[in-house]
Amino acid sequence: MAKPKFPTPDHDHGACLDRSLDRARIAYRERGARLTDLRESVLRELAGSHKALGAYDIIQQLGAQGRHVAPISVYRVLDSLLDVGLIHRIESQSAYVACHSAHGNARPVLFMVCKECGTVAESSAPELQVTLDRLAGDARFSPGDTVIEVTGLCEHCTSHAD
Amino acid sequence: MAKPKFPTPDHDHGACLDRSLDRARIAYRERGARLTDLRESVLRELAGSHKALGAYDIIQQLGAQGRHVAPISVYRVLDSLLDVGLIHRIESQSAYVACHSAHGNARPVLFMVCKECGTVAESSAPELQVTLDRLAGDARFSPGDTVIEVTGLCEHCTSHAD
DNA sequence: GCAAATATTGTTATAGTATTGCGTTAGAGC
DNA sequence: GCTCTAACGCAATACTATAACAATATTTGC
Repeated sequence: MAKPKFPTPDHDHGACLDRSLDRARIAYRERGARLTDLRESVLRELAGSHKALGAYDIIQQLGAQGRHVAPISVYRVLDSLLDVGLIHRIESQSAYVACHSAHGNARPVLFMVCKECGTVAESSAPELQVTLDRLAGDARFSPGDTVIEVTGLCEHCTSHAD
Repeated sequence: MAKPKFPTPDHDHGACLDRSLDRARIAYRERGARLTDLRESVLRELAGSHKALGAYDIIQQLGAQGRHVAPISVYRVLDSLLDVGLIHRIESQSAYVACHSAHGNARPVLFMVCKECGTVAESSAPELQVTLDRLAGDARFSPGDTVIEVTGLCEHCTSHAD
C-alpha cells in the first residue's frame, strides 16, 4: 500500500492519463467488453486530473469539445467505469474521480478530498478494517460496502492560506 | 463510547423520541434559538425511528398528517438540526437520521446502515482517528470532516434471509 | 458474408434531491 | 407598542439521477 499523495503542481497528468487508459483497455478486454469512444472520452475527462467531477461537469466538458451527450449516457458510462473499477464515486460530493492507485482489492479505500481545489488523494487502509470489523461484530452487523471520505485542505491549498 | 447496537424489534422508540426532544429543547435554548413547531415535527419523524429518511420522505409524512410543508422549509429545518447536532446526514443515502447516541464531540462517527430496513446504528470510533491522522499526515493533508459509512445487513434482516 | 444474439448508445421524458430570492410572520428585548 | 431578528411561506429553479423504448454497432455461430 503506497502512501497517499496529492499531485504536485508540476505533476504530469498526461502520464496518469496514459496509465489509466492502458489499464482500461486491459480491464475491458479481460471482461469481454469494449473501451468504446464514449467510455474513453469520459475516462479521459476524469483521468486527466485528480479532481472529482460531477456527471454534469463531464457533460459540459464533452459539450465544449463539440460532443453532445445526454445525462443518461454519461451515467451509464460512469456505472460501467465504476463496475470495472476504473473510477470511484465520492459520495459526499456526488462526484466521480479516476482511480489512479491500482490498489487491487485492498479495502477499505480512503479518500481525502480538498475542499478548495477538488483534488482527491486515495489510499487503501487495511488497518482500518480491523476496527470496522470489530464494531460491526459488536452490532451483529454484516458489513458490505464501506465509504470513508475526509474533506479538508491539501498541502498546496493550505499554503495558499485562503 | 458505547457499543454500537441495532434496536431490537421490541425497542421502545417512544423513549428515544422523548430523550431526543429533551435534548433538543436544551440544545436550542443553550444557543438562544427555539425548538419551533416545525423543527419539533421534523425531529419527531426522524427520532421516532432509527431509520434514515430522505427529505421528501419527511415532507410526505408531514403531509399525511395534514401539514403541508415546502421542500425548502424542510431543508432549512434539517440544516438547523444538523447544526445543533441533533441529526446526522448519511451521505451515501442522501438521507437523514436522528442522533440517538449522545456522543459528545467524540470523532469520528461511524454509521452502519442496513440496506434492507434502512435502520442506522451509530458509533463513535476514536481509534480510527489515529490511523486517519497518520494517513492525512503522510499526504500533508489538513483533515476536516470525516464520513464513515458502512452499508450491510443488520442482525434482524440477516436472519430473515432474503 | 449473413443472421441472430448481445452490447452499447440515442432520444425523450421524468424522478429525486437541493437551493435562490423575496416577502411575511412571529418571538425577544427594549 | 416598537424594533430587531429568527423563522417560515411561497414560487421558481438548479442540480443529480433514472425509466422506457428505439436505434446502432459488435460479436458469434453458421
